[in-house]
Amino acid sequence: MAKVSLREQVLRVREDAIIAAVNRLLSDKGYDLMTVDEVAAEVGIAKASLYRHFPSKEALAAAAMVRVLRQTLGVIDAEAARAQRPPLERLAAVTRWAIERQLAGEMPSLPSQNSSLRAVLLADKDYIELLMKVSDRLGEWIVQGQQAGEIDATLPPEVVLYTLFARACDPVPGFLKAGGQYDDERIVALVLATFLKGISGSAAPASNSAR
Amino acid sequence: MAKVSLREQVLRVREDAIIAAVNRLLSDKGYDLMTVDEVAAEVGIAKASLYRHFPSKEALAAAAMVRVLRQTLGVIDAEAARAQRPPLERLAAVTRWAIERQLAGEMPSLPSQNSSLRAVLLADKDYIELLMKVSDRLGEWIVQGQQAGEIDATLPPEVVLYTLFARACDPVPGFLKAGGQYDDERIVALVLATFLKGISGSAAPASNSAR
DNA sequence: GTCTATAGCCAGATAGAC
DNA sequence: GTCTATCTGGCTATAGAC
Repeated sequence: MAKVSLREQVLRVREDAIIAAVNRLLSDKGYDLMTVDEVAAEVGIAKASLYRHFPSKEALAAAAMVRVLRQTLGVIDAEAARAQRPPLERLAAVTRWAIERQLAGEMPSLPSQNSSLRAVLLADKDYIELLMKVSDRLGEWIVQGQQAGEIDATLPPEVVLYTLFARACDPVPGFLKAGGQYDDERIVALVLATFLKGISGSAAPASNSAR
Repeated sequence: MAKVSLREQVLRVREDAIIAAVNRLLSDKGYDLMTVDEVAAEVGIAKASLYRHFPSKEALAAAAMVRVLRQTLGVIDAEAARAQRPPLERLAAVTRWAIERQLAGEMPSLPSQNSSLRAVLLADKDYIELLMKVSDRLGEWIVQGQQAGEIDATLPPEVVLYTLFARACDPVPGFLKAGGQYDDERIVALVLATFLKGISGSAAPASNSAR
């Protein structure tokens, strides 16, 4: 089982380098503006060689998403290992990680509309499995937080989950960074605080939500 | 001054139809996936005719953005006309309008990264002027809300403003709609409530924001 | 001012030598 | 498996007839 040929190891390293490059470009320019030529140039190999490893541009993006989901799961596991932590704090830590990562230019984001890309993602077993796993793990904490009164129990758990996911592609940190008035730490604190207060357990202040 | 030739009126109507089509496609597929051929087909004219009205695809997108900013200003004016309304309710009403519009597939959204498009937008006097006007008007209400204690006074007003702007391209309503469990009205209520609570005046519940 | 037809370009994908 | 060179399709933009 542990027998892995040197050849395979080299392959793995190269593919890791490719995915890392895709990750950078994806978070920097987005899927549509990222070109396969750029990916090849960044890795330092020819485009044709790239296509030996991944069959399409969509597959490249999917691999980057799988990677980030794996890392997310790692963060979740680390958080789960810290005993006696209130669920809301665990969720806050994961969210903080996502925001920090986005600010650092290391969070790939995909257009939620590109249909061919969606098709590839939905067909990717690893991606789907990881996405469900992450959702389940976070979902548990959300429900626990609601039972403990830390999270607004009138919000469907999905809404909290999606709101958390959306922090990974929130444009607000980028705007604030572009403004140049705040350092990264402050930006993370502001965005995270707003998110946390938005899902918190107290009753909503504006009852009828102004029509 | 009021003398407008029939010819000009026809031109205006046609250009309105073009911008409306761009608006739909832009909110449906986004800028990169929208093709000029599609716009022409949707309007029912030839592509070359389109280019008689607008010099480039970027200009089409810019025109759509100017239009939506104008409409936003209209909503703001209408809200300002309602006397004795607390500033937070005014802000909530504008935000509600944006979310509803996005859910209806009528809110154009641009990639915040495409450089050539950014250049065209920044060079568009109408666009810049309207954007500043909208920001100023909303900014006033934000500051008033903070003074009245309705909005968290520890948040820089920009943060509140950007958070509000971000509701126009928030993926959460789309996710919830795709889930099929909630009708539009409920989705708007959930997202709006989360936003409002996020900026509300009470102290943040999670003091140290979980590291 | 509208059309048809096409130029020109660029990016994803591939062939074939080594 | 990696390279250079090329194909192919689709897109923005334009020429030129009417």
